[in-house]
Amino acid sequence: MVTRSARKDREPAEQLPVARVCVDVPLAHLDRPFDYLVESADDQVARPGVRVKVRFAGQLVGGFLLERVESSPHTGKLAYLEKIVSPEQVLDPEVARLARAVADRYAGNLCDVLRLAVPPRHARVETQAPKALPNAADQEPATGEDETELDTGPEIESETRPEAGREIEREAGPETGPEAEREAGPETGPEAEREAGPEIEAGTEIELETGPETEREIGAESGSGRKGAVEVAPGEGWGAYTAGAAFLRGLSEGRALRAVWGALPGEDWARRIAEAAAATVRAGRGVVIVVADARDLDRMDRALGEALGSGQHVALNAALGPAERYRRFLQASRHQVPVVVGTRAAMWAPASKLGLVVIWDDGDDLHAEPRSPYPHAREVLLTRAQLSDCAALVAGFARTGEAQLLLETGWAKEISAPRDTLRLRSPAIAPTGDDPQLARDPGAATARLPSLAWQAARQALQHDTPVLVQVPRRGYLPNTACAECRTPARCPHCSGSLGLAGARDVPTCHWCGRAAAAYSCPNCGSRRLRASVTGARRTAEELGRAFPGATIRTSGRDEVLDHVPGEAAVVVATPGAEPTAEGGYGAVLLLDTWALLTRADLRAAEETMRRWLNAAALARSDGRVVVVADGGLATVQALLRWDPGWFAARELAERRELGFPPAVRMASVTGKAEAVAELLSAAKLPDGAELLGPVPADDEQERMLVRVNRGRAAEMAHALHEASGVRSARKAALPVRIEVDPAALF
DNA sequence: TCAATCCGTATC
DNA sequence: ATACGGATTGAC
Repeated sequence: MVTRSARKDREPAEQLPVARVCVDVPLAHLDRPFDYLVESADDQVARPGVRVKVRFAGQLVGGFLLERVESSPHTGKLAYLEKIVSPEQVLDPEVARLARAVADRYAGNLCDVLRLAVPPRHARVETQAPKALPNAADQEPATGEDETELDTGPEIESETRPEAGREIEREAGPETGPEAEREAGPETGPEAEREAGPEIEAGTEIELETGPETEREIGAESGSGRKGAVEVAPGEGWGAYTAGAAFLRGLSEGRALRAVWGALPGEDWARRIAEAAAATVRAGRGVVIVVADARDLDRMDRALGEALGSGQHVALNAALGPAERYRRFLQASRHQVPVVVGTRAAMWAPASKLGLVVIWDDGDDLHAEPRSPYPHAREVLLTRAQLSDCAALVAGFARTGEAQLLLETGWAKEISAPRDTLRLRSPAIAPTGDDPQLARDPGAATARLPSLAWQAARQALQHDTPVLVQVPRRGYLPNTACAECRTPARCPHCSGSLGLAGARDVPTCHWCGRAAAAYSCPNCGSRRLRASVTGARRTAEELGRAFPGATIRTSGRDEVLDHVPGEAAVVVATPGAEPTAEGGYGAVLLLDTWALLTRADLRAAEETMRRWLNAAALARSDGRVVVVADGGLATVQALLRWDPGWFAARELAERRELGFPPAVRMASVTGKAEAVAELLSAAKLPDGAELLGPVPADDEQERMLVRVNRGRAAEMAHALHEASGVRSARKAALPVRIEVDPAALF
């Protein structure tokens, strides 16, 4: 114990003797930096971003050194930093700013967010891993032969109209978004949030033309042979999309373009994203890509290897052990690679001169972090793009309400394919019509497979192509819908969904608890309701029996297949576990759709659409997709036309009407009744905040929802955080869980 | 009048 | 958790 035994002899550093530290204490009232003195011996290592140990209220706690300053406003005596854990600057200043903004948005603590953002240290790895080259980050990225060949085919005059690049900058550049101010002080509380991240005033919605108009806005093909310019062949790759080539060009010029990309069916999306990454790297900037699961990550990882060559990217996988995880994190942190790809946690990856953030399939619920303060990868990445003034790409086959909002407010621009391209690339998609439960085919071995589906599958098998059968998993919440027209039953008062506790019960709102005795369907006027839980258990094997002699494969929770060969086989998969097929599926069958469409979830329709599109996208362009549902339903219509944009606009409009996110901001407060009441009474909620509930939750707890318009979102989060600060300062024993943008609303 | 003790609150 | 300050108590 030689180190600090000579306590009396400690002298503060000459320059910037004060260190501002975020202590690892998850109490809301302590969510601010604390100042410590830096001992002169530590002067060189006590740099921003290092892990430290400090004495805090008598205890030794961990923390991050946020910054070095000349003096402290603290009137009392400052303690010294007890220890610099390591000189490794694991908390990048850009990430620190982001973390603060995210903590504010989600009414959470900075230290909680930092626990998500910075992986646990692994001392051995730190010393073993190669040290950073002084300028590894700034090296000129490789160009030429080992880059993806974007310029395929002969020189053809681009089809995108040659409008000035200036136009793009004005329209899509960050300076004209609803948040014109780029300097969003991350610690300035409520005001900051409206600027950081795509917080958009409800009143500022701008109608934008889609389709050809967008082309003029982002679409700009200069045609110049400028150095670093990206050439994209028309009709291929990004060239198949209106504004696609221009987006890529913008990235290669280092511009902060923001786009929502709807991928064509059959698209090699990972390759497209890898090309976008390569273009950004060419501009000398870094890239962060987030995908939902390990399968998508593998695919993205391979695509990046092909597009960038070796040593240009690192994959951060949740499944990695602590050592490997930290090793790869350090590669990013030390700026040894310009591109980072990974699942959720990769959204925090440090990058040198961040140029682009990408999220693939942002509707996947795996993008929602389950640990406090429950941030969503899309929101984190968009906030990051906003704060760091870099490009953003929100991508998927489907489009979420949130992505639609980005387009409607003008924060981002649309990248999608023109209708004729879509027609060429789409499989034939057809509904079986009417109630799936009743659609039975005498020729099929199981009575549950409608004939159209069965025929499409048979045909595909005869052509020696695989068939994908998507079957949702069971276990959705009991809920009600109109017995006549199947419109989900909603509470007339607050638009929560109506549930039936028992068969003879009066339908009761899942949100506000009000009974809706006089309920009648707003669509058809019927007063009869039916429970919409699915009773039928249908295993994959059972379904496979419809095709005697065919090879049956399953892919689901227990065992997920990555890829199947391009030969006759029936592949039964649950949503999200669909393997890709060599050359694409000859037929894709979407079954048990009733269960999906009537789920007691605000996002039921959106989620259904997403699952269908993700499965249908795996079909060959000359293949067939059969959805076992009524073709009159809007969700089905959107699928048939492959129009996720239309669907998302419709969804968003409906949510505006009902007062649902993302048209409004909601937060849930869950805990014992008295604790919830205590917190809410302490919260100085903004004007116009609505309280919904209480509704019972698990474990004798209850849940309240707070609803405000988007312009008040930051104030609401601030108020809730402050209120939990009052409680934590009082050592309130009963825990309360605050969730902004709760994953499930009821 | 002063020390011992209790309680609430801040934690640098 | 622990440390500290202010209030309270009780003995001289």
